[in-house]
Amino acid sequence: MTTEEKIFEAAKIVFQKKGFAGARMQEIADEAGINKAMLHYCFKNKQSLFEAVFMKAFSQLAPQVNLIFSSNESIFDKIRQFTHSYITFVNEHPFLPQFIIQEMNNNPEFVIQFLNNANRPNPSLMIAQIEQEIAAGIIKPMPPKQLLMDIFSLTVFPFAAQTMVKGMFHISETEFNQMMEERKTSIAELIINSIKK
Amino acid sequence: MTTEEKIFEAAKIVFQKKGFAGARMQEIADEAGINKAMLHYCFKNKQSLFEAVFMKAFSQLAPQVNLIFSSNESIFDKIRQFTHSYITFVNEHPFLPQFIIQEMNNNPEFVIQFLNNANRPNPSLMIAQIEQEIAAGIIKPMPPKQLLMDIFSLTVFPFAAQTMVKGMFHISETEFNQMMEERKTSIAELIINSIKK
DNA sequence: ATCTTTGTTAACCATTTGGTTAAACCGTTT
DNA sequence: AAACGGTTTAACCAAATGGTTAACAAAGAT
Repeated sequence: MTTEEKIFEAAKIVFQKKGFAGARMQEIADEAGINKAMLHYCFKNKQSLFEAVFMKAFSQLAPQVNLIFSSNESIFDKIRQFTHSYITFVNEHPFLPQFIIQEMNNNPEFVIQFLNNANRPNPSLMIAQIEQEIAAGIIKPMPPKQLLMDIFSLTVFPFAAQTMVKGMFHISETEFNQMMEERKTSIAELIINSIKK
Repeated sequence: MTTEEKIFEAAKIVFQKKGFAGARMQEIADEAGINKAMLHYCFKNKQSLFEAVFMKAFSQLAPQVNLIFSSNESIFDKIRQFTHSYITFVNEHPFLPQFIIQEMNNNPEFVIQFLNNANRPNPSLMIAQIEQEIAAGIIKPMPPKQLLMDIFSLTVFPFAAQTMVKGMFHISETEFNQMMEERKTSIAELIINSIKK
């Protein structure tokens, strides 16, 4: 692993745990096992190191969403695939959702940047399809954005609010993972049941 | 409004926007229109000012949850009431959920503190009731925690991920509020439909 | 009137933190 | 082996930031 990679991985860990404002360059250096000056040798400054980490994180997550939203399946299958593959992916990157949501809330200017990103999550195709299937009488009439919001909420929230959820329900890491495993299918069935005619 | 109240309100605004690490004492002082030294005169330090704000926020939100979870209604009515009153409440405090979730993720030690809080959100009664109603054949068998997770997800997520949601769907503040208005009832019906036999 | 308490401020201080510099290290080229 | 280029470090710096101090004002209390 090159030094640059070591820094990047360390930055990922620290930024995801502490957020941009809470992260310390020294801590990242320690985590990477190198001198602080190396950070500035490899990446211009804190901001650009952060942007690298954030954009990488985002561009890992966004295609996951788009791949499925843009596929040719029926709505039902899209929903099944999305919940399943999203939860599978996030299980291996458990801090991504909360990290992205947090930093977007903290500096909303970022939202503009990511909206210009080529592979941003683009719900418009999916929205069009929902409208079609409603018109075709396959699913019940409902605002497409609400349906998408439901899907995202059920899938993403448990990860975004992980710490609180675990605390409130008194569940361990393992139990949490088990619950998420169940949700891979249960969410899709919940949604599908509610929209199919 | 006393100076202490002015500081508190200012701190609420700044902490909720920037988080603990991102908030600056000077900014809070400016927002309150007083000298920075007053902050330390009225509150010991940043940490204790933050704790005051956080605990107040939390103890506003938690009873909202408990009030309904501990009432004597049927599960169906509880769900209807919860989604409705939670969204109504959060509409007037739109930053509370993301603030609480963020700070809990950033310093999980807080979770322990809030778990010892008297009026913490306590789902155990609700879980017991769900189990009863399943046994009585009123609702379909399902893990009670999953049901609660579904309710929370659908209700809280749109607020927690506000900035991203607005950006992704290209919706304005007004449109967002309108969607949340719809969700006051649509979420409950979605859930109820999926669990009633 | 004056003493005391409480509220408020400007100026100051110590530490932390992001960032820089100049020198050392080390493999490659000549 | 000497010169060179990229890599790495220890030491340093300036700005930001949380927190303190000492003086001052205002309002009661004696």
